[in-house]
Amino acid sequence: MVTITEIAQALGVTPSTVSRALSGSPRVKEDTRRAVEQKARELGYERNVMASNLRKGRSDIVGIVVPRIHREFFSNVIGGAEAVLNEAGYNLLICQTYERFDAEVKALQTLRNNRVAGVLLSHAIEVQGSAHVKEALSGIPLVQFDRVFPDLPGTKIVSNNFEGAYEATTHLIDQGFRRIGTLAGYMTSEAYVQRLQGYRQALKDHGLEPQGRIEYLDTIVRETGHEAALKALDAGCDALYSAGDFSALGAIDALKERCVHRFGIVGTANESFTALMSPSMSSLALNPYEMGRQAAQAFIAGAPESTIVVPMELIIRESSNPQTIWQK
Amino acid sequence: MVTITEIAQALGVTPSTVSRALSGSPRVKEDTRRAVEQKARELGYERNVMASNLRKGRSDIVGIVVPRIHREFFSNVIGGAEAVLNEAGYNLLICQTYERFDAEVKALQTLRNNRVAGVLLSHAIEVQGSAHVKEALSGIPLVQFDRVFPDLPGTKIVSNNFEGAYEATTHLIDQGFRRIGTLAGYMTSEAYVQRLQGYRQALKDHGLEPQGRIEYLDTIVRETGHEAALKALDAGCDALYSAGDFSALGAIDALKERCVHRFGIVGTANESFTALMSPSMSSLALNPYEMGRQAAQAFIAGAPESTIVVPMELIIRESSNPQTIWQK
DNA sequence: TTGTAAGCGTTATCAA
DNA sequence: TTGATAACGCTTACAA
Repeated sequence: MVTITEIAQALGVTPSTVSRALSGSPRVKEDTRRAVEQKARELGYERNVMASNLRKGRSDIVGIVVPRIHREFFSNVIGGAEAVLNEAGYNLLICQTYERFDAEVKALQTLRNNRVAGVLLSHAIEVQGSAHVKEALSGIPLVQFDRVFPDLPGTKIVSNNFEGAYEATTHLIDQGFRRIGTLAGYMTSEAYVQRLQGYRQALKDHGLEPQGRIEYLDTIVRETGHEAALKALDAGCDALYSAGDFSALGAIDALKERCVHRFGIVGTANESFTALMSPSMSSLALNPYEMGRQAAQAFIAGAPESTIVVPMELIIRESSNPQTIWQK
Repeated sequence: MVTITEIAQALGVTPSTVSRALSGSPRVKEDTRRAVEQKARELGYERNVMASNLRKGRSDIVGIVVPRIHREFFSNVIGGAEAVLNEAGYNLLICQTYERFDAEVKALQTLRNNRVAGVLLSHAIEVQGSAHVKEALSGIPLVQFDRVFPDLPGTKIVSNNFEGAYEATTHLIDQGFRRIGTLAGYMTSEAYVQRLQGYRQALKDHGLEPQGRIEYLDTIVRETGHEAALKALDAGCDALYSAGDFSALGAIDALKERCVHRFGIVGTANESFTALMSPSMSSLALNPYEMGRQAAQAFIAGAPESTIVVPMELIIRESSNPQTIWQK
C-alpha cells in the first residue's frame, strides 16, 4: 500500500507538502501539485481513509437507520439520500432495526462507535421514547424522517400527514361513501396520529362524524388489517381509509371473502403492489425519494432546528370506486 | 471523548494494560480487568474504532454491492448476511449500483479506500467482464453471489438455475402446455444462461423442441416482457417460462390485453407481488436469505475457492393453470 | 502480569 | 510556498 511518505521521498519533498497537494490546499505551488498528482497516479496511491479519519476526528460515513430496507418507502428514501450524499463525498452505512427497540439502540451505538459524520433516522415502531437517542448520539448531527420525535434536536423531514389523510377521506366522501372507518396504525408515531386527525377532521367538516367506534388502532400489517376490516363490515362501514398499504391489503382480503358490494378503500404509501393488484388500490403516496434528498441536504447544510414538510399525493385507482366488484 | 489513557491514569496503570484488559487478552490479572471494565463503564468509554482500525490495518466493515436494495431478492440477501455478520462483530456497508457499470466500479473503489474487511458482490447487469474487480479488490476477500464471474477468486454462492428452470418448464409441460417460449434475461449473466439451458433441456427431454425462435433475450423488466410476450403470442406460444418476475408481469399485461385463454406463465424470484396479483403468478423461488447467510459465512470462514449451490423452489399458483382466465 | 516504546498514515500548527 | 514536528487513539513486540 503506497503512502504519502513514499510519494514525498520519490519527489524529494515532505509528506506535509504531498498531503496539502492531494487535499487541494491553496498553499502549494501549481508545479508541485502537478508533480505530486502525477507521481501518486504513477504509484497507484490511495488515501488511507482510516488514518485520515483518525487525524480529522470524523469519518465520511453517514449512518441511516430504518426499520427495513425492503419496504419501498425506505429503500427509496435511501436512494434519495444516497444520491445527495455520494455527490458530497459521503458514504451511507445502512442499519435495519426490523422495528425492534434493541436493534435501534444497537444500531445507534454502532454508528457512534464508528464516529459517523451524521445519522439519518426513522424510528422502529417498538420505540416509545427518545432517551436512547439522546444518549447514543450526543454531539452527532441527527436528521429524523417520517417517524420523528419532536423533542429530539435537528431537522425533521415529515409528510403532510394531516392534509393527506384529510384529502384521502374527502375523496371517499366524494365517491358517495358515508360510513367511513379507519385502520389507524400505532399512536406512538406522530405520523399515524396526524393521519387519524386528518381523517376525523374530514368527517367532521362533512357532517359525517360516526356513531360508534370505527377507528381500528394498531393495525399496520396484513393480518391485523384483515381482522379490523371484518369488524368494520360488521359495524356497517361502507369504506375505510387505511394509514398503511399492508393493512389495506388485509382489508381487501376481507372484502373479497365476503363478496362485498359498494365498498371503498384508500391505503397509504403507494407501495408498488397497490398498482399491480386487481382491483388496484387507491393510495396516498408519500414522496420518499424527495424525503431522502431533503434529509441528506439538511445534514450537509448543518441541520438547523427545523421541520421540512414533503407533500403527499393521492393516487386514485379502482379500490375507491363504488362500482368496483369485490370478489376473488 | 474518553480514551484508554484517561482510564489508565484514573487507575494508575498504563494504556497498554487497559487496552489488553478491554480486548480480552489473557495476559491481564483478573482483578485488573474488573477494575478497568468498571472504570470504563463509569467514564462512559467507547473504543475509537478509527484508531483501532488504523493500528490493526483493517476495518470491521464488510461491503455488500448489489444492483438495487428494493428488489426483494437483494434486500433478503442483505438480511441474511447481516444476521451472520453482526453476530461476528462486523458491520455491513451497502452499496447500490443501479445496474450501472461505473457505479459498480465506484462502489468497489470506495470499499477499497475504506479498507473494508471483505466484499460481498452481485454484479450489475451492465458489467461484462471482471477486470475492474481484480483491479479494485486485489488482496481483499471477495464472495460473489447470484450474478458471479467464474474467473474471479473466492467463494461463489449461486442457485441451481439449471435444475430450477428445468423444473419450472417441466411443470408447464405437465399442465398440458405444448409450445413454451421463454423470456430469457441477459446472456452476460451465468444465472440467466443456465436458466435458458435448463428450459431447453426440459423441452428436449419431453420431445418438445420448438420450431422457430421463441426465446426472447434481454427481457428483464416489465416493458420488455410485455413486448416479448406479444411476439410470443403471435408466434403461437401457449406458455412462457420467464427468467424474471418483472418480465413475467409484463407478459401478463399482454395476456390480459388480448384476453387470452389457456396460457401458462411461470416467473422467477417469487417477488411478493406474485402472490398478490390476480391471477396470482407461479414463480421459481430463490432462497435469498440463505444465500446471504452462506455468503457471510464463507467470508468469515476465509472464503476458500468454492461454489455453494442454494436450491430453488417452484411455487405453483394460478398463472400456470390452464383454467385460469386472463382478463383485465 | 505489567510497563515501555514505537508506529499505523495522515493532517494541523507553527516556523522558516 | 515548504518543512519540521507533533498528535489523533490505539495495539503490540519486547523488556522488565
